[in-house]
Amino acid sequence: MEASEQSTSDLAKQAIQVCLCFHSRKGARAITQVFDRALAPSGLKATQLSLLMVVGARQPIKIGALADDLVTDSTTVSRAIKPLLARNLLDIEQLSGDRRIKSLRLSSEGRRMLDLAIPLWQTAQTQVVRQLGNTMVQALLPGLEAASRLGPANPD
Amino acid sequence: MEASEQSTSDLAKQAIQVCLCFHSRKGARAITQVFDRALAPSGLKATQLSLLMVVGARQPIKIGALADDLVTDSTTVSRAIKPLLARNLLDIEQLSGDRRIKSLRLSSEGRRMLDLAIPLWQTAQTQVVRQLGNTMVQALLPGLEAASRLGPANPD
DNA sequence: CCATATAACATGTATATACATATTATTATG
DNA sequence: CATAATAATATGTATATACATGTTATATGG
Repeated sequence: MEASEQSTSDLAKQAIQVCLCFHSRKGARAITQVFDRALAPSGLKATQLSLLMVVGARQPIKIGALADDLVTDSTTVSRAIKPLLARNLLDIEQLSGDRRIKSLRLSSEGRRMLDLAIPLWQTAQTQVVRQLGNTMVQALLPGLEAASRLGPANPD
Repeated sequence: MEASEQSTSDLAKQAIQVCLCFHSRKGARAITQVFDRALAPSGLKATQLSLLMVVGARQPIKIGALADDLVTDSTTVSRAIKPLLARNLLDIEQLSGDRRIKSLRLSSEGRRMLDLAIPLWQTAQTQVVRQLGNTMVQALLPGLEAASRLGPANPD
């Protein structure tokens, strides 16, 4: 019983149902929307708060190390920090002897902003955890952690 | 034993470790990077292939329905289809009597592109599934599905 | 039927993201 | 030590994403 000769639409249906790229992005969009709305009073986007939190947790941190932590391109970090620098939430400085390297820290305004935003973050986090249930969250976080460690290819 | 009076950095460390927004986005970035690289020969981004697959699975589909399926803003869909329309991978048409509504379909070139891209997609999908392991994938997909159904707030 | 509210889609603006490439500084090599 | 290779960051360009707002068409109330 040959199952081949499938229509393009059937192939698409089967692929989209299991596509980890589609579903991870769709889930991330839905979650981000909840956080963005909760954070609106702070004037921060969810992505910006994440960046501030990582800097706060790891400061002083080099641009490149931040890119690694975020699993993002360093050119993305270069630009992502701009609105935060413009609002004086981050300090950028040459700490090392290597003059190519720039390090980031929370400014005092950045710390104040984090203190203000974290309660809003907690509201969103609690809301999502409650809606998903602890069991699902306990399954989701390790899966996402594992995904974020995906290598460039199959290291056979 | 008062645990309060925590430094901003400590708060940030604790929050970022469990933040569902941060981790969902970071995981989605990592996964998207794998798919984008596998799809490079097709000239499609992973997001564009997802859109083509959803249209292929549900055609003809209205812009608004597509936005709902993608858990994205309809203004995002308005723009996301532009590069695909420019490459003639999608047809857009007024099907219904309501002249506001536009419906999308795969064009014949869109079908050819899907047939060409799905094997590349399968390579990426298989790579990610193999690296994560079936158990993790079976945990991840339902979690992401649940996340994508997050409501606007707590519907108590 | 007309005025108004609402719905569907598009556009303005801002940020997020990545690849190709440029710039500058450091390291390695002959 | 001078030059070539490499590393860290920035910029050009394109797409992804969302909110505020605009446009046009349909629906609704009087």
